[in-house]
Amino acid sequence: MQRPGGRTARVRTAVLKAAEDALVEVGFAGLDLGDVARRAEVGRTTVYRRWGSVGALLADLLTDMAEQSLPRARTGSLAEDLRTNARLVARTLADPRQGALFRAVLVAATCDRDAAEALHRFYRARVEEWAPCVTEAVDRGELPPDTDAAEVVRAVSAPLYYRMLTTPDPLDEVTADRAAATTLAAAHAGTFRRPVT
Amino acid sequence: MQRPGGRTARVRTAVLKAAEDALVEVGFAGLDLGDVARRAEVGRTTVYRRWGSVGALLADLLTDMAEQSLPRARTGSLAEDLRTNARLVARTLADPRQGALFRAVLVAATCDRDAAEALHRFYRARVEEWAPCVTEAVDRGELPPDTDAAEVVRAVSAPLYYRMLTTPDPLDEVTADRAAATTLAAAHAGTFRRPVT
DNA sequence: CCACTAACGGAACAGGAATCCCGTTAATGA
DNA sequence: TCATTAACGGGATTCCTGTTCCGTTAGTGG
Repeated sequence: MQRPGGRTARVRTAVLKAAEDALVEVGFAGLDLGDVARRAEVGRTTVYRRWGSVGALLADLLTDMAEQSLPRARTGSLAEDLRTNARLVARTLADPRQGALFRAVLVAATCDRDAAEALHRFYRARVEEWAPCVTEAVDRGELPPDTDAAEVVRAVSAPLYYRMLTTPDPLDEVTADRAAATTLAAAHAGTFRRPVT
Repeated sequence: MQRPGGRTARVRTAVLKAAEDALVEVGFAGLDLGDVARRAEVGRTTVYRRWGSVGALLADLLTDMAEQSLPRARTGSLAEDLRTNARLVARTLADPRQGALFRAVLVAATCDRDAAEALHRFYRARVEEWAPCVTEAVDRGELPPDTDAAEVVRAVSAPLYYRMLTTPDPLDEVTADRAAATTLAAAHAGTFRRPVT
């Protein structure tokens, strides 16, 4: 018999919140389930029993984040939509709290199977959310009909993540707008057309 | 008085090699300095004293990698150069040994200050190595004169890293070629021109 | 309202990583 | 060749993470 009500849910919320706080403060490497339990004012045993590993905890955290992520833009202009997306991603990654969270989860995904799967689900969902911006542009005749919408959406985010990971430079609006413009130009040039199989 | 000769250098080489092996086998999360010492047939104390942390060890490893990284292509054609670069990056990341190494170092950089600095130096050096491909194309009149060469080079790698981190899909040649083509199209369209300050 | 039991939590315990101590080895320079 | 000392290495020690045990709390269904 499962008991999702009351206490169980309260504990989960408190632990996920505490895990977020801990991540922001000490980062992924310094994350310790005992510390999370203390912050959540919950027994260590509970955290170890329900999640068992840092990876599993982050996977759960990511699932939670996926549920409350923002809907896509609907400006009616592909250029505008891509720029909105790029700025949203840049702002998210630049935010001390959210950025630390994303970095931690990316890291966890390279170490832990559960976290990796949760991460892949998260990004698949995000890409699917934004893909209509592209397919609608295709329908309007702005882009070639065999354009791979998912790849276009990914192309917007890629430079931002790459910059965050490999340089000490901040993620500003200029960078975001360039990512959007680059993707748009390439999409118009047809480089995102699905290769003939 | 420093003693770089003989034994010291031998120990460093053995430890770095052992660290690489360990990384490939157990990944970043499972890395344990004691295990590295055992593999290198070196005293645990030595490893803890000279490096002290996983981050510092990886930073040293990365410095070592930077020294023996490959020179850029010189095909005389920007399209060809970018494609060569993209394929090189894709092959490196897809390689079980090198790929694991890069992922581990990226991870370490998000946790450890030393590793982060070493990583930034590494990528700055790589970008500088390949930037001439772009500036020469600018000189030939293929691209706008105020094109930001470094950004063009980064744009080639970005989609590959993003794909590796956020999807379970393999990094194949199609992906690499698309990254190069996308960058080329955008560069021609002028999206990598330095914004007027 | 009560019996049942899923889920929690404190405390004791176990295992392993990081540190410290101190004797040994081998570069270095005269 | 020899004195000096940087650097190494084995072993004891400390500290901390994760597990286990078992009594307690509080959702759930009747």
